Amino acid sequence: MARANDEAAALIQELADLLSITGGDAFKIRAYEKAARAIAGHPEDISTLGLAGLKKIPTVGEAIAKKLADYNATGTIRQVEELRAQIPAGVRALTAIPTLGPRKALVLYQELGVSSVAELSEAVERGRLRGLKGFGAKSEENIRHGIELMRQAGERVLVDVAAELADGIVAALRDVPGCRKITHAGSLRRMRETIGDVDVLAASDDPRPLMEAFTALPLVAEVIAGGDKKTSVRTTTGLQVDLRVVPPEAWGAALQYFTGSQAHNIRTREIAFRQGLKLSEYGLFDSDSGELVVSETEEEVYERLGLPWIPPTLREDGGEIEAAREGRLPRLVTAEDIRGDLHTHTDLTDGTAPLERMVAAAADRGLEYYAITDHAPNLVMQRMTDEKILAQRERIRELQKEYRDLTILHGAELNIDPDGGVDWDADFLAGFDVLVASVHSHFTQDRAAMTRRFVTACENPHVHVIGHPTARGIGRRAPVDADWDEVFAAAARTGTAMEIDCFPDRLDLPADLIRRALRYGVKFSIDTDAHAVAHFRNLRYGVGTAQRGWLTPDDVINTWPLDRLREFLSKKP
DNA sequence: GCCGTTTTCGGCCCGACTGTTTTCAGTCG
Repeated sequence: MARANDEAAALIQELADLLSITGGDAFKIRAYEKAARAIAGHPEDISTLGLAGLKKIPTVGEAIAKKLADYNATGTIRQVEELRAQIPAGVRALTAIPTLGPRKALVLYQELGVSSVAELSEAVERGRLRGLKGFGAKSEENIRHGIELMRQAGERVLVDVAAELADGIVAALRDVPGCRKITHAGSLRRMRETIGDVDVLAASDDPRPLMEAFTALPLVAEVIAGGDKKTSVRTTTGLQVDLRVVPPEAWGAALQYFTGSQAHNIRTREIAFRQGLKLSEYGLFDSDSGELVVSETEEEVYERLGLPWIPPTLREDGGEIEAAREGRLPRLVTAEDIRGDLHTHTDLTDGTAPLERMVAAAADRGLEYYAITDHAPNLVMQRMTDEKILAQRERIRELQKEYRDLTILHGAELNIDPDGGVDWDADFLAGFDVLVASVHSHFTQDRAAMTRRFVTACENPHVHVIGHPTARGIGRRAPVDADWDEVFAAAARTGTAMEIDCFPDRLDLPADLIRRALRYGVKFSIDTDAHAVAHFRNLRYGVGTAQRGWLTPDDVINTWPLDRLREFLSKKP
């Protein structure tokens, strides 16, 4: 289901990871990592490419092209299989724990025989790490905390993993005979940031062909339960997928029911009950006579309950029922409203595609404006210089001549230092069209210091957007600690937008903080933070998060026409 | 393993931070 590019990139990345555990040449490892990113971000489907085409992917040379050809032919890469035989998969999984890298993972495996996160957890609790060279009390605590962080994400997957799986299943079953309608429901339809299991709903008078086609899909590892109304499977990646088939006339009620949330459904059923009605996945019924009232569309169900249709992203019993009753549901921002992207990278820093390709892809997306915001010099590893960024500005001005409907903005992603300062002096900063400022270091400052840091950044007249504000990595790194009320007040006061970073493992700001910021009158920017052309498709997750934060197009500066945006950018005190 | 206006070899992502050391290895962005 996943794109061949993603699967192949994952294999090359795995090759890099396994080599770093076995102690391979660091430059070779880095070459694999670079190539993995380039492959994932490559616009062409690699399964359609021959050796020559594969070598045209930047950072892919003779050797990696051959490995990709190997993947195209066999679905795997021989060298990866060989290394897997040496290093259990669980050892590689250990490196997902913060502060645990490949070297320490290898020590744990060789000295203690630890080859899974569960085994490591047990070893920690039994004090088996004590005395192990390189592991002290602090390491033990870090590992314990890191495992806890992973457990919080639990067995859930990031929204993009679930979305791509669901899209693939829907596409594979859509044309099965008798299938009238099919879509995903559940927490994925509500665009939760992580998904526990995938719900797919189909309408058909004859469920059998659908169920048979479903269990025959190549991604199915195990059929947990198989019936006429519901079939549950576990995929090869361990995720549970439920397919429910309902009669076409019950579509609306079923979609409403299986979309949830449970809390939202409890509220809607209560409303039905008070009106002498009964709401179930089969329809809205008269309590006394048992007669069907409505069931065909969600709109009818809500309407009969005296409510307008409520967008799935609001269905959390977070005030949407009251808002619906009082006619103050927001007109939520959609992907179609987005006119521009204010945070993107090129291969001048850590992006994988050159400026020209990113801009061309932005034009293909139909964007009206597009900002290039490569990393600034204080993120030392990116090796940015004044000369390089000014040369980029020249190239952008040249390139602009080739585009009539797309305005290319020149920006940068600044680093907010521990005191709230940023790269470059005011004169230099004034030369940019738009500036995003982000926290990339010193994540563990205490709340007071972190709050001051953000407030100072907001007060900088050249900073327009605070990038991925909490700096969290879902299941990977805790958000920074700040007094967000104070930060949002400062953002509103200074006309600084808060970013909603679309990366599925960031989704930052998170929805709850978006809603909190909204109360202060903060404006937002929904940015892909694209490091490759393929990252543009993450927009849907950022938009979903913005919807969960109740945002309208007016709240989001990159839905605005360019002149209004420019006014916002220039009006900082 | 990749790459090239420094081109077929010799560079390549550098520096800070953390924790465990007692002079540094591992991790991270």
